[in-house]
Amino acid sequence: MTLFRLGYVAMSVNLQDASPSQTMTYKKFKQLLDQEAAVRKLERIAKSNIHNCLRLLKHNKAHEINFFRLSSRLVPLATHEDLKEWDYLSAIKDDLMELGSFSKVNGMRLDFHPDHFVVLNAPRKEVFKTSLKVLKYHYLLLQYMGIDPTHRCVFHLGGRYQDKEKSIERFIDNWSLVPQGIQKMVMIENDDTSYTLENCLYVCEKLNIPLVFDIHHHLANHNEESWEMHWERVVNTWSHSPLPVKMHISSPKSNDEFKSHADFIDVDLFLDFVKKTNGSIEQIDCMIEAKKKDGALFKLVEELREHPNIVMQTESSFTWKE
DNA sequence: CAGCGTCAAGTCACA
DNA sequence: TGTGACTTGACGCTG
Repeated sequence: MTLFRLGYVAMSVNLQDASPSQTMTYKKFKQLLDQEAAVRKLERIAKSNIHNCLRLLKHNKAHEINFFRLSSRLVPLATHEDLKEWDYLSAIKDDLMELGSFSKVNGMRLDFHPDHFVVLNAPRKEVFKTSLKVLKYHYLLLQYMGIDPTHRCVFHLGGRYQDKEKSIERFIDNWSLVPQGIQKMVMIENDDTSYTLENCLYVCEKLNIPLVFDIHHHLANHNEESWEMHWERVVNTWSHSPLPVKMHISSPKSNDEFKSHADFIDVDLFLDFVKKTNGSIEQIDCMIEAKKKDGALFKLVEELREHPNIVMQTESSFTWKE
């Protein structure tokens, strides 16, 4: 029997004024005459973002939600070239530790998903270097939160550059240039335009990286293959991980905008996944990527409760009984 | 207070 | 060749 645990992404539609990704653009930053004061302002924003994350975790605790993706935009301009000298970690280390401690005390799984600027298979050295910088930023945040960075950061294989095979091999070549600590931190997710589940499995198995299965991306980009035939391989990429298997669930907005995320989750699609994977491993953490965030999670739970085969274990986790 | 243009970064699709 | 979409939007000016 498998325990399915639900999580959501970055922000809440229920908790007001709790943005974890307030920001200041570089342009705005440069416009401020007193650069010293501008840096202090960045630090105030970062502290507010982290504080709002803590509020989100408390909100999650109240609803027995123990799985959550942190915003990658906690510290605005943290990886900007012009702010290399800025020691942002000193300014926010207490806040990070408080956040990390709260998550640990309450047994919460936290992770990151940096956005599309992380491209490890880029032919351009500059792009690769920027990607490493962004990954290092995530690594340091985890470290300062007191969280073991192992398998906490998910991203995609990268671009196609007109030649998928070559670009996959470039990822593997570039991998040896990635510091070991960061290598251990990452997971790879199949994407909706370039790299299918099978492509990602090839790389994950070769480099010993856990694969995060995204069922919505798979439906958009699968090369006539079913995910079911690959599921055991997916599970195996997690055999050396301290964390449970993780997957992403979202639903198409519409047929015309298939790749866009809908507000809520299609319960039937999810139940199909649950039924088929039940028993394959002890636990699967399912990250809900829907526009309505925790609102979508709550709605999904409501619908799951109606189902005769679903047994709720907490407010956000359940098992399937035959 | 709503609406909308703008904002660090990369790649791809589509005009 | 240029623009929008991708997505974790958010800010700040305008009417």
